Amino acid sequence: MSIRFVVLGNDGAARRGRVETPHGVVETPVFMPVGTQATVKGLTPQQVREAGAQIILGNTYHLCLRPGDEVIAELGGLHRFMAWEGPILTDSGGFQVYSLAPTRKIDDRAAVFRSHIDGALVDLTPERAVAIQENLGSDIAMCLDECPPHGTPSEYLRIAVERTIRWAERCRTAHKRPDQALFAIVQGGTDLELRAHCARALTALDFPGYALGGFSVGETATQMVAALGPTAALLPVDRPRYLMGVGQPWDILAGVRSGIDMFDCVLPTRNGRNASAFTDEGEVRIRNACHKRDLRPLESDCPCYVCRHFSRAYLHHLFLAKEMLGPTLLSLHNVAFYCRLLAGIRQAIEQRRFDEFAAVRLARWGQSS
RNA sequence: UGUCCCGAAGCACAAUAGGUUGUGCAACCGCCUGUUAAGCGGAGGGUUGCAGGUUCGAGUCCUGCCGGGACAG
Repeated sequence: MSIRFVVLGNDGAARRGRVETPHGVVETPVFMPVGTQATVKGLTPQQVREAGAQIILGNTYHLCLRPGDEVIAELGGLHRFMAWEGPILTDSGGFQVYSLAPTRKIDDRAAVFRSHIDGALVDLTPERAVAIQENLGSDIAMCLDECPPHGTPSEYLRIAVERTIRWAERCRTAHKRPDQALFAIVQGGTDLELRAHCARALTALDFPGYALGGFSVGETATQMVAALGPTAALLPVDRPRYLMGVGQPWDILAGVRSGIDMFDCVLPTRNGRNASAFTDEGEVRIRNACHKRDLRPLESDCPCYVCRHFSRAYLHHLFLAKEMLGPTLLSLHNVAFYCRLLAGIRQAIEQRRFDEFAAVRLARWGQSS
């Protein structure tokens, strides 16, 4: 097997673990910054690393369109191409089945898209999704799945789940690369029966890791949290569990409490570019006029480069002046914030004080429950 | 000094033969969950330079003044 996963300790359902990959070790629970187009937007790999990131994401759909997965393979693979030496997980394009819905058609054979770049047809079969990710050379690849939006009628939700299971099997059959792990994705929306069915079927196929997909697609946080624990509990304890696309800091606490090991989300980078900074006191919208003369850093006790060097007033100025350094610095802080949050979570689990750790933070964010 | 043109939101400007003023940007506020997103949305903000007149009704027409500009002397 191309990765090795060990659970180092537990605190309730929360797990403290370690994933060993060909490009390095990942301590879990972990947050993975999103680098869709072979870049964590706005940050150099060195900055991403210094922010505390252990592993980052890339995207099948975006990279196969541009520059092309074969081009990247020819140039030595994704790690070398983007100069990120650590582990990489690539998403399969399954999320684009959801987000590019207006221009796609899905049947058992494939998901067919219109390229958002030039309108060309993109024919994404499970086999092609695997081949692309093998060309990219990521450490962890994801099966192609179908991710229906919240509110999808249960008849169709079942169809999507069955298709996701069949596609997972085809992905596993197609997958050959020995230095890459292929994870399967559990779908089923907020329907616990469907989730259980999907989890059981995928577990029977024996993947090295499992993801929970189809969350944060329009359901309420309460609905999501209610489905997390029961679904995670059905997955093998000796395989990493990855909650895709989630989420807000409090969502991550809920995920960890449910036994999730890996998270990714665009929020720290997207919100950073859009002038919103994550802090222990909640989000700081740095464009707001109240920061015009604010000499404080984003967070007084944050050890990140941004908080050690720049005032809120300066960051405020950068955004009003539309300087590109503003998005960069807020992205840097936000990634560091998420990584520091997960480091705190790991330590809390080791000390068997996760609930206490979570309660303090939820209270600060006004999410106490 | 004379003739002509122009004065409308912080700024730049729209406003059909007179019919209760709009747009962009700025400023202000909010949103963003496996990135089609350095993006999207919302609200505020004007006695239309001043004073008269014509008219049922004037940003719009008439007179005067103030301010800016062009040309001529």
